[in-house]
Amino acid sequence: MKEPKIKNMEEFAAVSGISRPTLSKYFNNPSSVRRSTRSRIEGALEKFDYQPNFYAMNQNRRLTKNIGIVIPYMADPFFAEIARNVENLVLEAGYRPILLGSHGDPYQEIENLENLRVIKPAGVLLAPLGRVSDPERLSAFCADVPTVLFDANIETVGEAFVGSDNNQSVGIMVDYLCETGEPPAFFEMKSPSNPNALKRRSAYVHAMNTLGHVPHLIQVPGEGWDFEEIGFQNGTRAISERNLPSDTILCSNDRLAIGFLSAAFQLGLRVGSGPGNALRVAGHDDHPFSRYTCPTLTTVSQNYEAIARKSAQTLFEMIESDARPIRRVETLLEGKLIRRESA
Amino acid sequence: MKEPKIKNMEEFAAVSGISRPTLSKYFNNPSSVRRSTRSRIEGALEKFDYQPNFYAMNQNRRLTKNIGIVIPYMADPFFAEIARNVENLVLEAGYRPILLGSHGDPYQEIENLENLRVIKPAGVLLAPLGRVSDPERLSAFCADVPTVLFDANIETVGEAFVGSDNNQSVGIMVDYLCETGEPPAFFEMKSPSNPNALKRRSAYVHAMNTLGHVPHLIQVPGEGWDFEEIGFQNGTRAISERNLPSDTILCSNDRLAIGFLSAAFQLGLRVGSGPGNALRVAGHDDHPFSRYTCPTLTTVSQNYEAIARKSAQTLFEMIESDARPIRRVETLLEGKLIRRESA
DNA sequence: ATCGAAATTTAACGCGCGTAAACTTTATTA
DNA sequence: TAATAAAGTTTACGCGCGTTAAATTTCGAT
Repeated sequence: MKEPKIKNMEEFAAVSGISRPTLSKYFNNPSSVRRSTRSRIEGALEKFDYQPNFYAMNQNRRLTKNIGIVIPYMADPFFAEIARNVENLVLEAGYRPILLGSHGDPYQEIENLENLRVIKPAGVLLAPLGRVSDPERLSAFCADVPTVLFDANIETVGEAFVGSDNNQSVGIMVDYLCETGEPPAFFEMKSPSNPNALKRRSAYVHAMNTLGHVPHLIQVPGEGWDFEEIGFQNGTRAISERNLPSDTILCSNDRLAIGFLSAAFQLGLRVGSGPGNALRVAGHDDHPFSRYTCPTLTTVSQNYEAIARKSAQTLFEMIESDARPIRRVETLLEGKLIRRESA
Repeated sequence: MKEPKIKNMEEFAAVSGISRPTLSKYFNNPSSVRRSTRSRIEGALEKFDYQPNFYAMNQNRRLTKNIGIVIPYMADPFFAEIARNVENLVLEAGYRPILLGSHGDPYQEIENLENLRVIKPAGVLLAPLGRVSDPERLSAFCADVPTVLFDANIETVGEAFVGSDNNQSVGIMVDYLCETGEPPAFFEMKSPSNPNALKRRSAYVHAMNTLGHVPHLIQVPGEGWDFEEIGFQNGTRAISERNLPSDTILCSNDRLAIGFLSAAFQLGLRVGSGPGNALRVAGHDDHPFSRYTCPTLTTVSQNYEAIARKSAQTLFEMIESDARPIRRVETLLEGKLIRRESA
């Protein structure tokens, strides 16, 4: 359909009858030219097969249209989902998303940022690994490139943070569990790599104290991102040693809960909220798989979509105003209780 | 530590005492210069902070060092895992991976390829959506860019294909199930989007016939990539209507099986291989979550690592020899039976 | 019809690096 | 040690587009 292939902007200027600088302006920002010329250009674009050379285009631009998205773990459907949301928003806003996963490795995280640096991105949306991240090198990067953190907060890094309000989300879960049964014990990793885990721990303690209950932390060993396995191994141990301080277990996240549920099942424990059940188990995050666990997992959903939207929007504003915020802003979004069968 | 920031290759040539064309050669391929000069350059690189401009570098190169990786669904841990393997291999080979997910959408798939085209990649590793893919547009892309398909085969697309041998993998599973209990019925989507599903269907039929059993296909409706939900909904229906033709169900993939297991659990059916179980369920793929289902899922593992390695290697050979293979080569890798508790 | 602001055109330079050709230096072999 | 190949240096041009400044056109409002 589109007959002739045009090799550069000069040539496209010739066939379209528009001067090259105007074309350059158009490709940089279509709405920066007069409506009539815009439609002439777009008419020509229909007839002729031309795309500006990506490399030549970005070479002299002070700011590219690229936006880096870095997430800690691509194989975790939770992050994959949130990344998908962010990606779409970036595209819609006319930028070019570049998605990078850190595979749970702080070295890879820095590597990702260094790789982004060479493509001179307009900005970066970063969900950091957390405790294991190298805050100095992260900060060094953020000094050069406008960066918005999401999901996991590192106070000293980036111009803004968007995440969920663990105090609120853990709070409603503790409230719910206490209302409907025994006060929960909190099942978590002893030294979690994710800062949210620490927030959730203290949110749990606080909520329990508020309700006049004694908090019980079940802190299990384990490093890395294989949460299901950690939940499974330590769940198996805790259950078979019969040293659970409560019949209600609130797990620090859904992936731990998935492992814990698997352990309970294998040990023949009935999990659920009704009578005849030995245990109640709840999670946190509304992981895509949490609706298919046995029993289905009661959890609290993070608002993926809102987190994605708010963080993208914050970054766009920074880029378009070409100004960093005076002080670092943190936005915390509320979670929603998802009642299922496990608690 | 690295004191002065060098702004271009000219300047780096000055401070390093190496001529610019030689530097250019080095950055294009470090082993193309003499060992002694290479170490001089790398010595200077330690002292001075210089990276070639990504855009200027690629502008005039006939072939960039970029390799596109396109997978159908980023939020599926199976693909995320295989993508991670491929990514690492691409990096190790000195190329720059660019990972793109198609979100189950054929339009997005084409979009991804078009986006890759503008960055002039040296090659592309493509796991296509399958039946819903647009084969003509895919082929059009492959005509311009060396492309190796993996996971899902479309016979008319790409120079090579690497995937798993569904005949073999389904075969060993059917053999195993028949040896240890009732011959299985095959649970699958009626019109699956993935070509592997069709291969598995016929592999099942063939294996059953070979063993002298009557094959039973349970073909359920449903479109898209929400396999767990489809498995759950239709599993619930099939079980509660009591029209399962066998007490052994072989699911076309693990994600369907995960949904099916969830349905069985909710309906109070005991699943497993031992006595006292009403049902046996098996899957296919060794999905990362299949070890945490209730009960754990008996399945057949695809050799992620081998598929990644073989497809990457095939592409590298094409790129480095600058030649397309005479005829399309297909490599099928064997799966391994993973015995767990569900069957 | 007139005027001024806004948009476009013309002309020209620069970006950082790829690449080619001719020449010079270094390493290898006899 | 001389001959020869291999590697590096000099010089110079080109890639495709960003960008600027001055000249010109277009457009809406008077």
